Amino acid sequence: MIVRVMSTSVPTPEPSESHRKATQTLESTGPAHSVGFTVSTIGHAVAARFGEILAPLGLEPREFALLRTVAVTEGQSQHAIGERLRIPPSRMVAFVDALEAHGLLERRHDPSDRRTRALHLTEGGRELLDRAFAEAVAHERDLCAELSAEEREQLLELLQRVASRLGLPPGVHSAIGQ
Amino acid sequence: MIVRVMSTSVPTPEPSESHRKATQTLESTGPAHSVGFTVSTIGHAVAARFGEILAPLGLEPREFALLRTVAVTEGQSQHAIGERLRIPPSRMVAFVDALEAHGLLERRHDPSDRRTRALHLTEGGRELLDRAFAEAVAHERDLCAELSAEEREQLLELLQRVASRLGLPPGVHSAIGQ
DNA sequence: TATGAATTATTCATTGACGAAATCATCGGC
DNA sequence: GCCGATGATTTCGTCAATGAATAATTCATA
Repeated sequence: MIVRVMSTSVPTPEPSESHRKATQTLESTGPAHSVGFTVSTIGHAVAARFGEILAPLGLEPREFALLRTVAVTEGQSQHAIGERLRIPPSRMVAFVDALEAHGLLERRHDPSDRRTRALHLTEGGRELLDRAFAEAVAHERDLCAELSAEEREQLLELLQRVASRLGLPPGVHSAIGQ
Repeated sequence: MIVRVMSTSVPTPEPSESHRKATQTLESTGPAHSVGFTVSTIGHAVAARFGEILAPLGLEPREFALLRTVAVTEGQSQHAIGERLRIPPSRMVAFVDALEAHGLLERRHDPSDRRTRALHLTEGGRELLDRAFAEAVAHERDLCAELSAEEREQLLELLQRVASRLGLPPGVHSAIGQ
């Protein structure tokens, strides 16, 4: 499939043996045999589907992430949470505005530092987060339907080794700040 | 970490046993133990890094994909290639404009149907694609640096089983049309 | 305690991407 | 030759992201 690309156009300085081999692998098998390609396509599709799953709840994936973070760090300042999720301040405003408008969380004035707004879940926010969390668990189970428990663990372990090459901060989704 | 979220807020109707177990898994281990979360974070990070790798060549990932597709289907109409990559017509125009402006491909009139524009790589386009392809291969090797050949194959196989749950068209990146 | 620098949240203007619909040229059937 | 269909392009409205300015408050320190 890609053979033609490479075979017709590999430039005159001949590549190293290992390079040639790796290239040939991709040549003969197409993008489906690239870990980078596969993981990024699947990752995008997973995120898209999760977005569809969350849509009926009126949540976007990143709002879910924000809500979840507020839940586990109850009372932190807007700034601190933005820092943690790598969301710039001016965008935090809009996100929190939206969630507050839907009655899911609230800004509270901190008496000791009246510049900051401490974020707290409302009862409704907690309930919605629970429902969304249940959806996420169901989604996870669906994704892994064709894997045994051991295979799932193994997949996670292999993915972690790929992740280690990318220097990803644990627990924070890389897409949330962009 | 997430324990508090669920333990404080799981609503009174108690969930099923299997639900409880799956939920507890995510609770106790955090998002890092979710295949969905992990694969989408890594996928995003991989795509972002690939973008950085391609940037010095003046290419974006989706332009790389477009160029590659033109290379393997040389002479196809703009419409056909857009269909294949699920890129709507009005966006194809802009993409092809940009690549044509950089002298990487050219529109040719088809004498038998003068509505269509057949896309062809230029010499420069072919050379740049080769260089980009070499970068992609190097990127792939870097990502898999901590995997043996067998582990890499196994990772791909496990990912394919996840992909099968998503109904992904083979060989086309799911992000390209959005 | 007064002053200025730093911090937090917010607003505003700009930019750019995206998609939908209108437009233009051309083809094929009748 | 006419008309609907098709491919390519243009135009335009919408929306999100970005970064710079603004306002309120705190902190350091003289």
